[in-house]
Amino acid sequence: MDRADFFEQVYQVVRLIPRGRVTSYGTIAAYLGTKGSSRMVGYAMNGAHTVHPPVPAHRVVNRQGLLTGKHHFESPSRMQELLEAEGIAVLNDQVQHFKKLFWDPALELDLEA
DNA sequence: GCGTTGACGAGGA
DNA sequence: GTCCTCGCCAACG
Repeated sequence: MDRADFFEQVYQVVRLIPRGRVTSYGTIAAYLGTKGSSRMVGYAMNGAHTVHPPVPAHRVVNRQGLLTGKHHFESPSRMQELLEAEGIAVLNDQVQHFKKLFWDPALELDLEA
């Protein structure tokens, strides 16, 4: 990735998240090398619904497994519905078995090549 | 041009 | 263990 914008890189990683898995903003940020700019990842998701192909932003939660960004979806309950549709249990805006469903790009992709 | 906000996270008390 | 503070960088008012 030479010239890819930070936003676009975020979208790219999010699209790689397998179905039924979740990750956190900070993890994505760290993967992109901008660990400190975890906020920018969340902000980038702000335009997730404007890019193509669409970004599964519902698979991205904060490091606590909380659906902090659900209010940015079409409907506050939309995010939870999408997650449950993938087999992810969500209770009180929190992903159950978060640690187990956690998906780390640097770990799963393991691109050392 | 300046101050505030924000889909976060880590570190210190 | 919880609570508070700082950093990060872009967008918005």
